[in-house]
Amino acid sequence: MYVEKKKHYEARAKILKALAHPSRLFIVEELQKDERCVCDLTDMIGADMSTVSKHLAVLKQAGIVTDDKRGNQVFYRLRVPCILNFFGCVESVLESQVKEHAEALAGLGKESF
Amino acid sequence: MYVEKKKHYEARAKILKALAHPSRLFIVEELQKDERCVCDLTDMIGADMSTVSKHLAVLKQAGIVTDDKRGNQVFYRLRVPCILNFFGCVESVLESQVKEHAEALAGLGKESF
DNA sequence: TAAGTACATGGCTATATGGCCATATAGGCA
DNA sequence: TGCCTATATGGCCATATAGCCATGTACTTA
Repeated sequence: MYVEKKKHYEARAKILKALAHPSRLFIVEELQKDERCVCDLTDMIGADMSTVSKHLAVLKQAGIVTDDKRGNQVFYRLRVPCILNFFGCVESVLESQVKEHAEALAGLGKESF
Repeated sequence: MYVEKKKHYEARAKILKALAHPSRLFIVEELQKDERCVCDLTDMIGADMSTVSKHLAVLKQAGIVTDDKRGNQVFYRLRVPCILNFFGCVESVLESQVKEHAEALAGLGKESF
């Protein structure tokens, strides 16, 4: 039953929620390449630094990234290397939507004449 | 740059957001086993049927499930089979948190005497 | 047709989120 | 020390979300 495993699902939902924002997805993809400081990410995203800093705090608190202060700057990197695989599935949801849409259009063509 | 790919990230974030709720994760895991009607899911989750119905609408609109009305009931099933793999990574985030915590405790033990 | 079952939707409230600006904190350098 | 840069935090507002209850819709069965 659900109630027994509720904690289980809540923990997982928290992580997904932390990922579920366009800017945070961008950050994760960037960090896949290499670590980045807040200023770099801020430039790339084009939002207020305070906003980016909060996004990073969300990712950090979810256990997705760690930070590392060096001098003046704070560098963030992924704590877990697998996030990429992770997106294979998201992609396939998107692809199946495209496919279905194409089929719907094809079907439309067939039926309309 | 981020701006150019913003649509891209928004589409993916939408899917993750749809998954980022304990009840919806539960639903997805249930549907991995087999299709389910709304009433079954409602019983299992123990919330109002209207609430469950709305969760299903969220999953459907994100392209994660489809529905199939048969007689009186509506059966939902996954549109994309891979969601399970998908969670391998979420798990590893959780595991790395546990591990780190354990290490922190071990370190604490070492340093405190 | 009438009544019952299974869902969906609208309305409402409480709470969370994202964004900016303003301000605080911390390190580097003169 | 004092100023500059990089980052974090608090305050605030607009919007989104989750939940329930009440109601609407569609199918079934009598």
